Amino acid sequence: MNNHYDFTSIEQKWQQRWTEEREFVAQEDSSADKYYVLEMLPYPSGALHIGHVRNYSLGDSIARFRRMQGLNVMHPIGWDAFGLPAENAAIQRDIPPEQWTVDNIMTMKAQCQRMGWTYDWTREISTCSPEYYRWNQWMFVQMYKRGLAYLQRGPVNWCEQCQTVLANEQVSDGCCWRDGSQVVEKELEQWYFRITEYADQLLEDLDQLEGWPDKVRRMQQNWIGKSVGWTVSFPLQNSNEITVDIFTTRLDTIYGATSLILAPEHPLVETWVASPNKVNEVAEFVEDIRHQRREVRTAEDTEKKGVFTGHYAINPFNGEEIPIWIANFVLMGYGTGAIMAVPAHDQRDFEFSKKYALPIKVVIKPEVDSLPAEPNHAFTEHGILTNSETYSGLLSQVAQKKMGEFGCQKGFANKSTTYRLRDWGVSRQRYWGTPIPMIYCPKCGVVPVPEEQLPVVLPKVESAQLGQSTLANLSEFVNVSCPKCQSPARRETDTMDTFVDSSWYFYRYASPQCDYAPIQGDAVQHWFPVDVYIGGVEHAILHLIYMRFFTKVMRDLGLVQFDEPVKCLFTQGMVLKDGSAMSKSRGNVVSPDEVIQKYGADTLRLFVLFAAPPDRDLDWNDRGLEGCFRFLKRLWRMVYQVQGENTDGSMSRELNGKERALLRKSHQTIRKVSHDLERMHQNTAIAAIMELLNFAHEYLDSGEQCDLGLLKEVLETIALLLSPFAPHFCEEIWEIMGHAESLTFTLWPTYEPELAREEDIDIVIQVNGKIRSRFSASPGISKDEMEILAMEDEKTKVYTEGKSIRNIIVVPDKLVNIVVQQESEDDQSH
RNA sequence: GCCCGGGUGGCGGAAUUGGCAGACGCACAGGACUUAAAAUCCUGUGAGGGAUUCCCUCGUGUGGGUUCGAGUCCCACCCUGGGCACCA
Repeated sequence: MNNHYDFTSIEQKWQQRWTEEREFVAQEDSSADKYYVLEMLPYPSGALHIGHVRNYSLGDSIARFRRMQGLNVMHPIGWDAFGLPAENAAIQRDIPPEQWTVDNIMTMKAQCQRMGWTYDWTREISTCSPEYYRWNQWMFVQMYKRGLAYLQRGPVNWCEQCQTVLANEQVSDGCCWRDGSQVVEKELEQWYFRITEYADQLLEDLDQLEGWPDKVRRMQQNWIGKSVGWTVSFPLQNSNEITVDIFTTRLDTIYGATSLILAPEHPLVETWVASPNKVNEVAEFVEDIRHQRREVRTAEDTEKKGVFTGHYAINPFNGEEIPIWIANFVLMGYGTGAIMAVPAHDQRDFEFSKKYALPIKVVIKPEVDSLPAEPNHAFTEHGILTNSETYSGLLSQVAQKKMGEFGCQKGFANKSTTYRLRDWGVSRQRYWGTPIPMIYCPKCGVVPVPEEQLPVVLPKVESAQLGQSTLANLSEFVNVSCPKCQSPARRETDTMDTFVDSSWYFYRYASPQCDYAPIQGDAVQHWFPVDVYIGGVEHAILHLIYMRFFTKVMRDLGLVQFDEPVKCLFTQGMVLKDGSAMSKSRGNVVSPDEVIQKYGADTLRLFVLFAAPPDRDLDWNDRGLEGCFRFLKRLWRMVYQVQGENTDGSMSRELNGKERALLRKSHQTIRKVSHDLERMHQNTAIAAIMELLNFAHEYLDSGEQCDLGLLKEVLETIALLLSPFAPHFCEEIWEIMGHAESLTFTLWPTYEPELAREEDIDIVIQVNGKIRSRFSASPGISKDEMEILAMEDEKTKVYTEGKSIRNIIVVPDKLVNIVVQQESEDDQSH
């Protein structure tokens, strides 16, 4: 008998067996309900870190659980293989990025296998393979044809360190999301995806996502930033044709507008500055602001600055003539790039107008008159209109509606909606990405690469050739003939943002080999929606909004037949060590390989799932890891004590009280673990299994004659319940206990309510809500009987002696609360 | 400023619907086994107070409230993490 828990050989044995028997290869099989478990695909950065281990162990616990429940599970994985870090690493090591990436994939794939995750490796994809990125290009072309991909010159976020453009979603606090360096503004011609076209759908369909955390839905809602209002055209004075359009959500305040303010980039400003009789002061100001860094300019505490243009506009409601200014705090990128300033009712306008001595005109009064006016603040609430001609006396909401109708009728106002969301800039000035399949022809202009010529293969290069414009320097890549007119033309040399790759990869898993389309419709139809998608919350906006956008585009292209791809989203917390995220610079990185070597993959899996609720941050703790190891060893030893026993005894004979209690605990545990897995509470599921083992241990140690057959039955239950978390270990003990078939093909245990039911329950006796005593009774005892037993209790008598009983509350099977007159109340009654 | 989480022992964290606060694990203390150590096992472990087996009081960020009964519901506040933010 080998009773040493040799995790290394056990894990190798079962990994080999699982691979040989192809146990996790998913087939489209309609005889069972499908279940698609998806985790965010890893970036092949070098090696798996503990965060990956947590993410994928979580997903695997669900995949194994669902498989054992008899569902037809698909659990795929792939590699988000393109990207800047690989390119930089390759330059550093003087090897081609492809080699670096492929090597990393091999390393990380081996790590995945050592962890015992049940991936269907036949569906593995890598986004840097031409078979994959070909379809990025295909979709790009489709989007171009529909006007959803377009080329535009404009200000972009430029990261000096990465030497590339970043999307708005990739900039936070004015810094690059990858390296944290300052992002600067640059003027470049770039490809964009028209995600704003889908802003409303992206917002509205959030309601469908009931299985998503509210937090993520709110974040997306904020990011889209819809606001509904009106655009109002103010004609320029002395001009019948030219108008200044402004956007407002507070049309009811328009009688209080005392100036119009334009963004320095506003087209009208350009014409004024360009005109021969320009005002120098204005031109200088505009030039000044344009050179200011965007994050400085848009910071809330930046001083408001402006300049009067010398021009006036007419308020279409009252014909009033108001000055037109230019100011730094008005942004071209939002609304119409022009606002009406209502200093009495907008804090920013208030500050601006104070500074430049513009008039402040009150047009809204609080509904409750008594509110004291704050001298340094605008009144920004809704209220009752005043100084607003026929609208005076109306409530804000009512007035808005009437004024809107009037403006629409007269043709100077329109209902309008704006969004904070900007179009997605997808051009990257780097080598290691999907080539954008576009050709510039001097005669025909922009021409997409014909579909039959896709993929545009990324040329292989040595790292020495890498640099800012690698592709641009490869003349054999750049120089092509125009697909339309055959004259010499130039290929686009930017590549796509890698977030394009990850926006639809989960569709590809359904038909990874498909070579005539990005996806095979029936396969997608079979597997979708994704039943559960697990990943870090850091993608709440980036990836998870792009992915939804792509789904809607693919739907409109006729590729899929639904609006949303993911039914349930689960965002797991980060793994911390000593209170902060693990990072090389902090030197607090824990390597999964070292842990596997010391304790085995099962202990590691168990610990990352046990130490914290999956949705919260997990603080790494070596001692906690050891605790999980001890638990497995304890279980191992007990298995050896019962391995040869027969398990068919418990049902065929009368059990004594202790035996019934053990069986009961076991069925209660089945119930709890099943329920906890349904609701993603892996931590409490594992705790419950530990409790059952403790219970079994007590039974064994109780000194009396034990039914080892019954005990074995309980340990078999543990093997089943624990297998989603510690699969190799469980396979091994399952085999030791005499089972030939892999746990993968064994059904999840079901609990018998009859056996799980308590025989005797503790009923609590409270007096005035305080626990004073307790008694034991059978479940289902009548309320009357509970009351009688409670009143007969000795301690009850002590606390109720001489007091009048006002009420008795009986909660079936739980407690009796006797409410007596308080002493202080007695005093009062005298 | 607006919108969301979170605050429970020495630590990580439990507590299905308002019904025994502190499951499970760690740490710590004492004990058993051992020549010894490791490993393993047993006992104890929220705070305070009294008692030889037991009992009492307090206790889930703070202050109020609802309720027979509140970690859980309501109001106000404090701390903390995250998202958005000169967005018209």
